[in-house]
Amino acid sequence: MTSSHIAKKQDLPPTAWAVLGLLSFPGERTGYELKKWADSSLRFFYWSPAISQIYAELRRLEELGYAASARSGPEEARAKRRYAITEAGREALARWAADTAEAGPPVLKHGLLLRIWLGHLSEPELLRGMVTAHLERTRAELAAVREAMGHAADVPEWAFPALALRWSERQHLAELELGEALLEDLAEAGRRAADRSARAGRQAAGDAPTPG
Amino acid sequence: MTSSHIAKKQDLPPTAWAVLGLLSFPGERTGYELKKWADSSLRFFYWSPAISQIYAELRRLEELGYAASARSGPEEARAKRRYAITEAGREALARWAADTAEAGPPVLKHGLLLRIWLGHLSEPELLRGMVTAHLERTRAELAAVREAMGHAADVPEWAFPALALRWSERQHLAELELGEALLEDLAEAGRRAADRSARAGRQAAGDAPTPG
DNA sequence: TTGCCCATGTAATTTGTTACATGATTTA
DNA sequence: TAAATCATGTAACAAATTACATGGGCAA
Repeated sequence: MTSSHIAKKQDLPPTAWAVLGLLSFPGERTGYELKKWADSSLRFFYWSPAISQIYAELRRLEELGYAASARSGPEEARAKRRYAITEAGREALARWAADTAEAGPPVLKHGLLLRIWLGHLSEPELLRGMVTAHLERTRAELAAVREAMGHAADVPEWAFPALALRWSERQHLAELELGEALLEDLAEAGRRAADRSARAGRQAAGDAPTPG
Repeated sequence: MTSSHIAKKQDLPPTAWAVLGLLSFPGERTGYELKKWADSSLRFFYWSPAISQIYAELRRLEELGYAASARSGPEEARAKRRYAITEAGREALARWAADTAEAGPPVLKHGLLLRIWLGHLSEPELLRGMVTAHLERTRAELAAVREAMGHAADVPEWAFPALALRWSERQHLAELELGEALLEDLAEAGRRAADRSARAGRQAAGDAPTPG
């Protein structure tokens, strides 16, 4: 354990702040609980780290004095480690959250769009199938967002998480509209491609144009 | 160099496929050109890898026989390495693109939303400022998308990239609407918080409720 | 009694970034 | 002629995942 292993208080990775953020809401939590919460809420607008990484970040946050853990004593049958944010942690998190320069543009990794972009490699029907499957999945995600909204009751403490979920709900509705529009664009592109090849065929064969 | 270092043809990381995808369009390109193209187009719906990673992926793709490179000979003053996709590469890419199971849900990492979610740590005006800054940036991004659309002319070969960019354009328009709605929600939440504290203050002081 | 959920952690590996080094060509 | 851009690459590091190991409690 050399000095080079001691983490700097500045510029922690966003994941560390996200985990600390989970702890900034009232109550103490285990790493396992944090993971479940991230899966059911944070992941809609940010992302849910692997459980092993959550444990790693919790250790780092504790080392920095931003979180404190208590191993449940013998009164509880099962040994759990519950974490709570410290005053220093809350201050550091607030400073980070207020730093406008820190918040870069949103990052989107959209596997479906990558495949549409590579559409010249696939059959048109396959592309349409991928879009409809995406719409199906998005509808399921939307239901999950609404489910999460139900859990976040109308308590002042949870007002901001509720706001983030409302944003996510609208975001998923927008994603559905984008998918529908894409489906139309795909159909339109297909018609144009058919036109082109038909014209090319007629020219090659010297056919007369078909009416209508 | 043991056998364990030989990459498997199956399950390459998405980034490798994205780079191979860049090569799947007509023409040979250098790593540097790929990076520029990714920055100006791919990044809107997927993401732009670091230049060093692009070079690394190109080496891997060549090792797998999915890409072939030719060092520009003495006819060109400057030594460049131009890459082209191979038939095997095109087939593998098509197989990957057609694999529906491979395409997971889109991943979004939205720094602004993370901060809204942590709104209890910030001043309301700071939050509103972050949202308006985000709207500003999104408008600039939208302009960049449209700029890219201009470059992708109405040539059949580029029909699918053009489709992806049209999706991105709409996506950014949706992002603007989401930001506006968020701003309104923020204002509404502020009014409700003010109401609450006013009522609490009256109750504490024993004031009569104000009419209206 | 089998299997699932709770719960924590380690180890190996992969993925990806930043910093650095180098040098030619173009543009102001 | 200075600065920006083109162009390629290495090395060090950080971030993050998967696989593995372990074991208690609970329900079908």
